[in-house]
Amino acid sequence: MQTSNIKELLNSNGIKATWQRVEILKVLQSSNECLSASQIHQKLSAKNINIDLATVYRVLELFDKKGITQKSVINRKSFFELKKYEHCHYFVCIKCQQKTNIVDCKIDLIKEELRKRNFKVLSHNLEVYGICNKCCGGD
Amino acid sequence: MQTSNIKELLNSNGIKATWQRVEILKVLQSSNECLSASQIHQKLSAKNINIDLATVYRVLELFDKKGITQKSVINRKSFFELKKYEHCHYFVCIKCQQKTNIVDCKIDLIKEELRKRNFKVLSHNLEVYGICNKCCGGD
DNA sequence: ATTACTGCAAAGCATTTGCAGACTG
DNA sequence: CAGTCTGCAAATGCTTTGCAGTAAT
Repeated sequence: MQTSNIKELLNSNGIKATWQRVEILKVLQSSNECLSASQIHQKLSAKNINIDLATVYRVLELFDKKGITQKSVINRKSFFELKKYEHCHYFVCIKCQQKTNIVDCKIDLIKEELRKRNFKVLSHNLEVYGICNKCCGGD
Repeated sequence: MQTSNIKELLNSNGIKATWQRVEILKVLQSSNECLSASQIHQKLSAKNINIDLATVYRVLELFDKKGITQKSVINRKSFFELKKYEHCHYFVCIKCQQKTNIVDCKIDLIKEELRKRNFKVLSHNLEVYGICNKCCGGD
């Protein structure tokens, strides 16, 4: 995606398009997995783009609040990715650390249970740990 | 429960019964909710029992490894409680911070899905945030 | 005596914050 | 110009670790 389109995307979400935000969004768009703030910071550094880590955190928090990214907390660390149509969480392999999507986390069933008790669910986080199919076989 | 019984409980789990471990276990037994390391530390202090916070962390880690406690990570903090028969997680009210059990987290359905794909689930964590029944009504 | 356990202090790590200067409209 | 955003540095909060002294078998 072109920088100009990215700027429009930001503006349409009520976000002022500073070059830092544009670059961070580019990194998110070019990644097919969720990234932590420091991973994003590293990817930027690799492109010789220097943005302070604190700025990366602030921008990601903004993106999240505006709904253009979705955050997952895994092992106490935040990971961000562009918000997709499907809601998702991750299975994390304790051997190779690879993350695999869990699309259906059954939260609707839990929500329904809680709604009956008059609890209103606003957000949730699910982490599943184990051994992935690749690491299951050999090793 | 008497101290002697607590010692037996520890020994039967292969844990040497130091007085610090006995006291920490007493706190866990007398609580009807999950506690963080620092909450346990505070409760001990209130009884004029001084155990270093680092020791509390080490003991809780040991209890967890030996399976006498179960840990929940909520907002990046660890909370411990004695392991119960029912598996559980928490709904946390974002207004009053109160935690409420979610007994059935539907992990078996997720496990089944993953097993079909040859992933082995070893552990998981679920956090659900929202507004509890008390805070929903009035406020 | 050997091994395990604790207290103390310091370090670690992800994240947040205060502030002054830079940028943007 | 007024308000926002950024870089820098320092602080935060929870947790972990190194080490030397203590306790227990």
